[in-house]
Amino acid sequence: PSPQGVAEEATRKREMRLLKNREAARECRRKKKEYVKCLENRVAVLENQNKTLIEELKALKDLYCRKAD
Amino acid sequence: PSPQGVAEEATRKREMRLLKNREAARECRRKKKEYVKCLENRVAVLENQNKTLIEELKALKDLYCRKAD
Amino acid sequence: LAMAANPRKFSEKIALHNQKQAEETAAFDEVMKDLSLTRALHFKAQQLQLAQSRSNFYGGSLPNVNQIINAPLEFHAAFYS
Amino acid sequence: LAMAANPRKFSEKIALHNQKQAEETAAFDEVMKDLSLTRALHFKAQQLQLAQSRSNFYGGSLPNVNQIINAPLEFHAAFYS
DNA sequence: TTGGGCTGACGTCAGCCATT
DNA sequence: AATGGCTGACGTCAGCCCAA
Repeated sequence: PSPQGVAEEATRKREMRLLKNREAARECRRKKKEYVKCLENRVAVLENQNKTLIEELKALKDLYCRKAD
Repeated sequence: PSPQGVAEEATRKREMRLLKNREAARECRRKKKEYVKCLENRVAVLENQNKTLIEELKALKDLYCRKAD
Repeated sequence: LAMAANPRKFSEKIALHNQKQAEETAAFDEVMKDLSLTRALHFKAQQLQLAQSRSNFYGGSLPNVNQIINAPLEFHAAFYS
Repeated sequence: LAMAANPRKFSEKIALHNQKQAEETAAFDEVMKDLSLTRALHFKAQQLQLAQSRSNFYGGSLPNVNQIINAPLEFHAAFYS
């Protein structure tokens, strides 16, 4: 193998690695963004459930206290 | 103003902008990381609260049903 | 273990959170589902209390709609039922 | 409005989440705090039920300890009070 | 053990927007 | 209108970690 071909091969190898890592970085950022949105949505859902459960507990408590009379 | 001084001034201006944006990017990434950890911790807290509230609701419901007898 | 609690890949994190959310939502729905009976009794109590509370406005001006649309859902159900 | 619901700066997002979490935790603690009274009644009911249930074993063999240590905490409190 | 897939962190460019 | 502060998105380097 001539030294010229070896150098070109190494260059192509590097470019291929950079290209792959480029696309991988894009997909990784996309997944991370989706994960953050998933977290925010989960927080909102848990917030509503928490609020509903607290109100339900208050109502049930009042109902129980009135039954004690 | 000589053309030499103008070119140097433009170069310094650019380097200053790059330096400022460099530090700003570091702080921004730090804040984003802290925000994500804040979200994850908030999810965990809400998860425990919801679990406790659900168990409490179940217990109160059973207690109320037994009082009806 | 079968699954780590803190995976490295974002896909696994998303899948894990979706799974937990599904379980919690199921438990939440089941608890709130059996509460319809209690809700009925609570409705009756609130309806009586509201009727007694609003009896003072009978024969007066119309109720404020802008306040009603911002009120909790129980009040809407009490009106449209 | 005084504050946007979805700010751009991460600091404001963190502050907003901390504020909401503080409010929710306060409401949660207040609801769970007033439930100690209900818990006490629950304890009495369970205690009576347990006493009535175990009255059949009086004069018989000893209770199974291996079952007791795996039972909920309410049962332990009923024993060590 | 090691190559390759994902991710953390960096610097740079472009763009939004509150402040001036 | 114009400026500067933050952030979104990109490409690159370094490193971890698991399946070959």
